[in-house]
Amino acid sequence: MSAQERPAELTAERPVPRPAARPAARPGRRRDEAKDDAILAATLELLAERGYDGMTMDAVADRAGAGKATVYRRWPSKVRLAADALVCNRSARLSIDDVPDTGSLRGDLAAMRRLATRVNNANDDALTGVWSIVQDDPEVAAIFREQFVKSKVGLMRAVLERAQARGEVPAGRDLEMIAMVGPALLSYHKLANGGSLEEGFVERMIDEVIVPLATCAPVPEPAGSR
Amino acid sequence: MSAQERPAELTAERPVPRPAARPAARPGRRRDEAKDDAILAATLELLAERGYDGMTMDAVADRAGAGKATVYRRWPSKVRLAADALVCNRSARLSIDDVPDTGSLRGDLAAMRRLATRVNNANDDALTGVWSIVQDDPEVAAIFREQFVKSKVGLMRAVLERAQARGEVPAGRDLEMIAMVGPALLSYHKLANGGSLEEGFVERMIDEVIVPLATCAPVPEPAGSR
Amino acid sequence: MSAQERPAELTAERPVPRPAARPAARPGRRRDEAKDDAILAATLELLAERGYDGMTMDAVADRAGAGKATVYRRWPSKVRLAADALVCNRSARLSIDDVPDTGSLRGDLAAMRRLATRVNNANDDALTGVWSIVQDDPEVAAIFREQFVKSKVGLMRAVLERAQARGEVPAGRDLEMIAMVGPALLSYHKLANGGSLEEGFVERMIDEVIVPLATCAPVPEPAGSR
Amino acid sequence: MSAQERPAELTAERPVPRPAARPAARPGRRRDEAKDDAILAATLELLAERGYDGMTMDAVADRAGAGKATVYRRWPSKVRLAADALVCNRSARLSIDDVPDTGSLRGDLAAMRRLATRVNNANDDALTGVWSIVQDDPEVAAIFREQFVKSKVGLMRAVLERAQARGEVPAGRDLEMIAMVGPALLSYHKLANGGSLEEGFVERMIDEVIVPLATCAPVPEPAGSR
DNA sequence: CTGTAAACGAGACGGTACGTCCTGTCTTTGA
DNA sequence: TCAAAGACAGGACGTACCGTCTCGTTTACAG
Repeated sequence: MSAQERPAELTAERPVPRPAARPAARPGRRRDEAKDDAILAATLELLAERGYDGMTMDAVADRAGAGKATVYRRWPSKVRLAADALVCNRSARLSIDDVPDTGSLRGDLAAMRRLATRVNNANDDALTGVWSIVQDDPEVAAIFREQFVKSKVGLMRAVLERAQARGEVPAGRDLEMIAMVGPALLSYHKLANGGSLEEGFVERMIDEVIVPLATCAPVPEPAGSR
Repeated sequence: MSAQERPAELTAERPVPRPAARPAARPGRRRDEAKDDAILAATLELLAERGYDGMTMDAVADRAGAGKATVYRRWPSKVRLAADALVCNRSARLSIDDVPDTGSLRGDLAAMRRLATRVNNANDDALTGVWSIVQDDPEVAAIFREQFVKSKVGLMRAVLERAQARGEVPAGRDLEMIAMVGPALLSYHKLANGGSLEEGFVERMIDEVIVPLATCAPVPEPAGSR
Repeated sequence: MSAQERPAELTAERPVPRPAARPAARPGRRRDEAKDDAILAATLELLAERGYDGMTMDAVADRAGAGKATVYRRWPSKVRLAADALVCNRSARLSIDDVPDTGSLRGDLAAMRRLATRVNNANDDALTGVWSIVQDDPEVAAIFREQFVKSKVGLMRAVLERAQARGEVPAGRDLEMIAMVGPALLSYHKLANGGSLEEGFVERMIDEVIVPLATCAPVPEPAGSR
Repeated sequence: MSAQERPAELTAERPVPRPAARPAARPGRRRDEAKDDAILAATLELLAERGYDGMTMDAVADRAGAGKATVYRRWPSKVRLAADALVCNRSARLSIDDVPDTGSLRGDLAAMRRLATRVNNANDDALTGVWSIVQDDPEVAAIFREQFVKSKVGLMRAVLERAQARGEVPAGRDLEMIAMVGPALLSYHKLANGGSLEEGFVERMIDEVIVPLATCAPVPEPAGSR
């Protein structure tokens, strides 16, 4: 029932968010699509102001100028609404085409870092606030993983592949693994730091970890390996 | 109010977990110390079965065969109880002395991995479920960081330093950063995988990321480097 | 607003139920008069099946094959609809001319009872269910009193007057009061009985109360009266 | 479950309202019996001020200084609460012993009328407001019939029996039926009058209906009866 | 025959009450 | 004095219904 009932954001890949809608006309009043946005906006605001627990469904409805029924007609539960609000809000997603080819891996990473900062910093933090709650719902959890993990890793991997094509990265490296290192370190650092990002951390990470790891020659396996 | 009221786990450094308690006799019934364990066990079970939201205080008390008041006499809130349950349960902590010196970084890491598996696998997973909630409480958050981040990174760093002393790791590497890579990748992988650890992932991580990163020669900085 | 909007039943005396309507033509689609009946029928059914609370406006519209707007275009509220449904349905009203002159009060009453049974039994019962709700609306309440109280008492009074003309009932009796006794007992009995009418109750009432009361000689007032 | 859970008023005959209660002691906080009264009082007030629909459960809890859970722990639904409030409030119930023996039926009735006015006038009116709603619940309906119908009829019957013993009322009269006439007329009159009682109505009823009916000689059955 | 106005079925809307559940506190009885 | 049991205030959740409004379609008069 739900895949069609709910707004499409959480259930489809973004590129085609609403699949051309109902081809045949249905009777009855149309849903006010503007309400979706109003509700999501209200949700996001309240999430930021008061946290997940303070984000009351009544408050959401109220601030969105909607009735609770309207909210529940579109999202089946508070968790799903919060999840959708966070996912949808990741306004732009970076793709490899957004990252300029600077001619070096190090340059590309620096460029990427600048783009990413502009795009989705605040959201990542808000996300942490609902992460554990969102995990209860397996479907939502999958979407979240897609949105917040795989997309980052994918972008990083594309950058690495470009560097490999350029000859910077030797063949035979486990790019999948290496692509995870950046995002992983970033989020682990935030974990260890109470959510804040230390000045200069990203640069240090790029210079001390990612670039060396990607560009150094493969170490020969020890003879009697394991 | 709390430092004395609550079991010591969350408020003191582990070495002296329960401060020998009151030696002199007080009037009245003694606290049943066994109840602490029953409550923590119940908490952990429910956390695993139903997640943080499903872990009701009533259910905890019920399963522990205790009254709610008993629970609240020992822990000041649900969050703290959940936090304590997770922290306390990390029965043993590894130190560098527990990791045998196999003569190679790769061997040490493999040994460490075997030890760690025995010790604290299940718990790390349960942790993910309460992470964000636990963050609300700054004191708890600090303990958690200590327990789940710094201790891992510290151990890893010690292993790296041993390898450096052995001559495997070149001087001048940012060991702090490199030590984070292992734990970060592990937890990020679990995040991306819904909590489960893919077969062979750790080995791949050791061979493709940590060992190369630690042992390869530093790459020369590009000429016009920032 | 309403007198013209709504079907005429509740606002006009029955004899001219729908005042020949607008002779001049207006543009636009005509109201489907058949829908009135469908809606009233649905209302009555649901009232009987589920009571006033269970009689949802959505359910009424649904069962009548109508939209809610259609219902609300014709009746301004749920109460009024329920009221109308009950009132309109009292298909025929008995008048003194319908009651054959059997030559005795007792015979006339028996005849009347047979007629009344045919006419409006089920409805009286449904009525009880909305009585108190209907009271909120003063206009509706007035109609209801007219329909369900005065009409019965009026008929009974006519029968009593015929008996008085016949010489059965002594002059000087308070016919107004006596005429109320029958209807009052009937409805009170239903109240006390959960809506059902005990077998033989009407006959007993006629023989033990109405006839004796109407025909006996007036009792002499006690000497030092009040 | 419910008979014991709820306060006893609606489920037991008043004389032994709470059946000696729990003989053995149970652990746990006792129910605050004062809350019962506070809640019932709040209910009654709100019922009077705003009617049944306006009597919100939240408002009741609020005014009673209680939580909604406390209300719902004691009454299973709004209807039951309203019902109980009305029934319990009939502070005193008249019995035949309260009606002085004036030596004549007419005098007894006048005395009874004075007593009844003092005791339960307002309540009868409030009752009308919930009657139809209360009817949905068969158990409550039965209690209401008991309280508001049978008790009145019973008292009236006792007065008639006393008059019969005195010789005022001939043997062989259908006292059950005659006892209903008074209450029936009264409530029917209120029905027809929008709830208000016309000045002098009761006296007229006593003199023109009840006394004549009870004291007149039985009319001979017509020969060829029906 | 075409335009326009109204009524139609469907169903979304704002609002609001209901009854359930959970947290953290308080009270009672027993050990 | 502490324990178990459980009642308490408060407040959020998700459901249901009322009366209104908006769609896109159908009907019927007007020109």
